[in-house]
Amino acid sequence: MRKKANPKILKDIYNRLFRYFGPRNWWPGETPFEVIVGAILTQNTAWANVEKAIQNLKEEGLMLPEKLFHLRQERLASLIRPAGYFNIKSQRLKSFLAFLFSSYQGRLNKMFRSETVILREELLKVKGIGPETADSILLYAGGKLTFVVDAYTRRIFSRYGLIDGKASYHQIQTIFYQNLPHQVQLFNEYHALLVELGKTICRKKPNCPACPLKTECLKIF
DNA sequence: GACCAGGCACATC
DNA sequence: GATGTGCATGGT
Repeated sequence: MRKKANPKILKDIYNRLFRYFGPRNWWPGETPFEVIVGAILTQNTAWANVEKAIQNLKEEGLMLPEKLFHLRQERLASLIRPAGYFNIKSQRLKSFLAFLFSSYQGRLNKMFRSETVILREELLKVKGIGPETADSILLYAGGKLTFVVDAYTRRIFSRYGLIDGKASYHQIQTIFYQNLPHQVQLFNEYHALLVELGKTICRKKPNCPACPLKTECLKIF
């Protein structure tokens, strides 16, 4: 059973978050490729740990598709060690690179020229890229129109009673598509703001005193 | 020392 | 389709 979301509520939440936190200027990353690497490394991992891994790659001058494509996986794994799951994530980076080089000659410009829906399907076929990572790549590295749903989004909106806690990724995404203007910049900022809110107050279990519906959040909402 | 973090694939029922 | 498990580091 899906609850009906009110378009004004979604936009209102956005406005409040924006007023409180200001523009987030997402994604943190100097190049589209760095954004993609970050999107894979941050899977179920605190960003602070990802930063160390990214720093390691940059210091070695390896933050380029061509470089990582030719780097041995064992070496890659040891460099991204601080980000956790380093064996799995080095495989995932490698599988993305294999896709990038086999389908687009290693060129992100070329990849992002693909139509969004098609490219999303292609990315989802890459082992290690699921819906959130695919959407992060599309939106933040490619500037494509797509909404990123993550653990924070689910937590925050289910506490608001706007979604069922068990709603699927696609169901949650649909609510945003149906109730917000389809603007890349809005989708970009909205997700970033939700992460900011989540980091601030949503660490705790549901129904904790810091829940957005109770005391702590009232400073924001 | 326990618990958690901006997921995903895979096994099993 | 739903649920459980492995993957691993570093901060609180």
